[in-house]
Amino acid sequence: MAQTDLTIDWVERFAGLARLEPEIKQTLLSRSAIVDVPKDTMIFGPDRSPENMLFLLDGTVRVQQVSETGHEIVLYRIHAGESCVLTTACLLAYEDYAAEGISETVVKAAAVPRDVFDDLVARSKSFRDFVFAAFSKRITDLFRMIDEVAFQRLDVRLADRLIDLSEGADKVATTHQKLSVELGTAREVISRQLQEYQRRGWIAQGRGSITMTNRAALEQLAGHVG
Amino acid sequence: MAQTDLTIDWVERFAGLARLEPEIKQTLLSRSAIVDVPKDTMIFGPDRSPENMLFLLDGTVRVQQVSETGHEIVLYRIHAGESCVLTTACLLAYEDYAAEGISETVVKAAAVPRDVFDDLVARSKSFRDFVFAAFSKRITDLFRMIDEVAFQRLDVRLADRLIDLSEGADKVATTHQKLSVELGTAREVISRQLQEYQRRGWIAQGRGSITMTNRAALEQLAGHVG
DNA sequence: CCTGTCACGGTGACAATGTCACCAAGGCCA
DNA sequence: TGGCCTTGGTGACATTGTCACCGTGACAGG
Repeated sequence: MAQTDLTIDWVERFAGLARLEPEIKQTLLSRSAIVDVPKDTMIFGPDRSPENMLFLLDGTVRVQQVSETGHEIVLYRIHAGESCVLTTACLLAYEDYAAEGISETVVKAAAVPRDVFDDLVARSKSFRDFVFAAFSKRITDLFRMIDEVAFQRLDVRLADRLIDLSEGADKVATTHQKLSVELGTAREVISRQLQEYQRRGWIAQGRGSITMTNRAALEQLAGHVG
Repeated sequence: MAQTDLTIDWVERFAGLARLEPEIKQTLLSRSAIVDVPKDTMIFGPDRSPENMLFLLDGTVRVQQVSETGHEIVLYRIHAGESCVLTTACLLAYEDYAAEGISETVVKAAAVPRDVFDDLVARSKSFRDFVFAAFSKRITDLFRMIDEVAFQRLDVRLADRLIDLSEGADKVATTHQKLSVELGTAREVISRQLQEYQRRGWIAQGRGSITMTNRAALEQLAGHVG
């Protein structure tokens, strides 16, 4: 199949950027660099401060946090068509930081240096709106996250996450360990819960994989009312 | 004692704004309005979208979230000398939202209309830096919050919160119910934990108040290593 | 002064989740 | 083949959340 070149006129691929003034688009295109990142690379982290703001053209980046206690939890993901505003801006301005961004796939992104970013914010109202909207979305996501961690039952959260991770497929390739990091809990807890799903006939388990045999039941539990 | 008028040249009271270009300061001062808010007023919330960005001159604002399940949790507080950038910007750009800001005391603030805010962001690099630094601080706080809710023991979190709320005094005027909202847990859990503190001789309880009789022990539990 | 009402806090039983220690099987490689 | 690591299972126990219910103090209105 013919693969579209993602790097040509990539600005058009971002919903919030389509209405930028032509000269702003031009600045973005001419003063950014296309970068390719291998899978499982730490893109930013405590000791790896980013000098660029990234616009993701392809792939996904997982942002997670490592606690002092050694516990880990996934905070959110950045998908193609989204930008790293939040985490980047954080790191630009602030130091002590426990979050890290890791490429989950091969990633292609447009890198905008911070001085260019600042210049664009100053010059374009549309760009400012894009930036603040991106911040806003992330922050509401974080609020939702806090709510879930504090108040949602684990069986509901796990069902929800399984459906998310499946991306429509029936089979999810992951381990109990990884799922426990997704939800910020312990592997044993995940194992127990998955056994319960299995007992009910909702899933089948293999080593390193989970097959959904009753997606509807999981969706109902997760509150995906349809 | 002679009370300084907070409303004259209030910009100087914000650490991050002191270095603003003079004409920017002037815009801030001339195009903002000083507002007074009574105690226990909802300043922003799901059905009360703010049209202004607030710079807090005096008092504190508590930002909390009400979950669909009816549970509540305190997200953070805005103190004098801080601004509402985060929540405001969110609400400006985004709709569905469960967080609300409530004045915990009488509050005096400078209100900057959103078009003035946008204009300042465009014109002043210092102001941009201030805004992004404020975002950044809030977001790292939220990350810390997620970490605590997910991984910290309740006895540690409660001790920490008690010390915070005491503001140096020995007596904290609050109820078990309010403390449970602070931590996003249930009143019974708070009651049990406070009884344990009491049993150890760390606190004494009255109706609607807690007196710390061994602050050092609480600080040690909270990890306030000194 | 009485009395109803409400906020505040206490309690016990039980469910859900987290922690710990340990085990077993599969896969990989020297 | 034998080690070694990853993955997952298990039981005992601690911590936290939920539910139902009770007693007491504060306070307003009669």
